[in-house]
Amino acid sequence: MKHIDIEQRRKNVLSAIVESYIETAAPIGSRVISQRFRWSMSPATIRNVMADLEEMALIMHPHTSAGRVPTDKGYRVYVDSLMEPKHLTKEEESIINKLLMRKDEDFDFLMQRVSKAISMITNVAGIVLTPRLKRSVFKHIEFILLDEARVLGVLMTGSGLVKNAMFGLEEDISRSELARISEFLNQELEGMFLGDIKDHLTRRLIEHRDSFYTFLKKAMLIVTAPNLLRLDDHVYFDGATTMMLQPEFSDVSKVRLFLKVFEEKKDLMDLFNEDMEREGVKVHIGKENSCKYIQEYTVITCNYKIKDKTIGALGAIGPTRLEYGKVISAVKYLSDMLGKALEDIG
Amino acid sequence: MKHIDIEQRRKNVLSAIVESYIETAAPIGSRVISQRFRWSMSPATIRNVMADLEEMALIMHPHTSAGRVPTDKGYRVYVDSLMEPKHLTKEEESIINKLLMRKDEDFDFLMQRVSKAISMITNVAGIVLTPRLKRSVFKHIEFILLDEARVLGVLMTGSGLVKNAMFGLEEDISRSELARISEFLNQELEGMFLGDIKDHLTRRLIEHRDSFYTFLKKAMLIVTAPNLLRLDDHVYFDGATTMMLQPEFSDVSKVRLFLKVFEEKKDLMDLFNEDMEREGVKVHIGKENSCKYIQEYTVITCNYKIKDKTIGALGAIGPTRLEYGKVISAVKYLSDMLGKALEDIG
DNA sequence: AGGTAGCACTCTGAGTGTTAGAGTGCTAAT
DNA sequence: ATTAGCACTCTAACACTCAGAGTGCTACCT
Repeated sequence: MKHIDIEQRRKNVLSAIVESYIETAAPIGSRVISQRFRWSMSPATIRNVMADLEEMALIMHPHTSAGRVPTDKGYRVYVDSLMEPKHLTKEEESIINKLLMRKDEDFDFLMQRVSKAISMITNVAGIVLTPRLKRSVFKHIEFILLDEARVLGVLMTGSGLVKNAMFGLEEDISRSELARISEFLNQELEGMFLGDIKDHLTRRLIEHRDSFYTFLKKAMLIVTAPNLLRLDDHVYFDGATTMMLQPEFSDVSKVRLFLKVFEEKKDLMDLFNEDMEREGVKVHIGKENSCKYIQEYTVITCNYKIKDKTIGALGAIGPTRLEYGKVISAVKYLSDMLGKALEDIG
Repeated sequence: MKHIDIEQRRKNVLSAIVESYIETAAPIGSRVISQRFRWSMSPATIRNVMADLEEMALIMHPHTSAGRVPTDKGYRVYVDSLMEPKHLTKEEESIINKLLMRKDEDFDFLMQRVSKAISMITNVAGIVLTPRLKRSVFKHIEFILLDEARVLGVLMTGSGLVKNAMFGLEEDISRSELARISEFLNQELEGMFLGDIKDHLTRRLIEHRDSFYTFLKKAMLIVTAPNLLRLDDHVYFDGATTMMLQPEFSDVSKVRLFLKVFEEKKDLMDLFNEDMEREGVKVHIGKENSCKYIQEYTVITCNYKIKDKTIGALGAIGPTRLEYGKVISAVKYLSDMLGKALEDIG
């Protein structure tokens, strides 16, 4: 005792409160914390420290005679400067590896398995956004003439995503002309970002005022008319049931509200898309979220990359009372692995 | 009064009980029913009839002083012989038509919109199974050579479903050979059920022992190796949130149990697949379901067809206390419309 | 002066008792 | 055959009590 750094003690106590609360989901009293420190500080001392922490708005009282609960701000401090990352166990890593390393299946399945992996490891809901089309690299395009005026377009990106769209044409077109167009596009657009294609072709169109113009025009019409280039991000999602076992969902209205988040995926997608701009793991705790449906939850996101280029994001969502160390590690590891898996496909 | 057919009266009372209960979700007392019949029978009379119905296990008592609630058997009698179908309103039909008649979008979206339509009209969860691949008709196949040994296969069915799969090849293959193979397959398999393709090719293989054999063998290898022909039915699902507003979900454990049904989609898919064999709308009430998770719910399914051939199924699931007339009409109407929409695509 | 024991105080949640009301089943009267 | 009347049962809501958990404060200790 005597003259222990008071700042340090506050940190220790806050950590203890956060961790206990994450574990037990019940308000923490001074006795419990004192015991946690093997009675090196008496409950009364702890109470003094707690009063300070409450002053600082890091913890709060549900009511007079209850223990303390971390506030969002308390979690924030914990995450930013107190917590130490909790590495995944060998078994957990091998579960993930096993799930991701089956190359024979298609893209859709891969995404599903990743979201399942997140929820299995963390016990909260896992979320994976498909790679954003805009940021995907053009790999191959092909047009298949079904009958006189119906064409099936197939577009493949560098990340292995295959997108197809059917569309009708104003005027008939011959099989050979279609073939010439796709051959041209495949050469012309090689390695380009999908988001840049339209502009690129427009520019080319201006350059050429000769006989090539008609051909180019037709090619452009075909590649832009169908919604091949439309970005329709898809959200993969798993683990709602497991998460519902958490005590925070003992109230039905909470459950309903939470389900709404997933029915209206937009807010969540916006959040993920914003986060994609920044590197690494991002943590949004409770009220820090702008979308009010999510303000009782924490969202953890991470971008994933192919060849150092961010193309998508994945993450987890759960009650603010979640195992930050573990979820952060899991999300980080899985975004690395997903990137690698997609590189292999491409 | 005097000498009204007692059978008929029982039916009337049962109908009234079922309909009242569906409306209010609360046990129905004799007063309420008496009132419903404009006091043409006194509560006491109703009580006698009720006692009979209870004897027959068509209704039950939660406890001595509560009103009556229909049993599964009661619902069954109601659905089979008492209920009159409730037609969709013009507005409802036009909502559906609007949702389905946008041809420009892809298959995936169509399925999503149908499941959304079901849940919107009925207020219970809507479910749509993709057309079963086995029963789909071969329309077109195309192989795209990505690099030395990687090929992207694209298969299109008569119902507009496009399936793609990437796969590697043992030995290198030239672009022209690949083209010859797809050309051959497109001629050979035109209009055939996907489920029959493998057998058909095997039979052909036996016929030809000449130079054609090697080519055929290669074609077969290519078309069967990737999982283009693998049937992986997908379930589209919508409306969980809306349904959770029903009072039967005021208990959290009910919610959790129900969510489990959708996480483990298999049981539900089995049910739908079985039902697909039979024509028209099928109703499974409560304990009639073999899967115990569903035994507090009613599942209503209907097959949908292209050119008189059943290719898939859709339906709804909700508490046994659901608006049978309306849901049955909606499911029927939507299966007709989905069939038509798919025909248009094909 | 920081740490701690002691104590009065507060608030919750579980348990109990009471009561109004809804609904039944039976019986006797019509 | 129907129904009015009545005794009976069960629930859901409310009030009340009380033990226990936890606090904040103060006085005492080192």
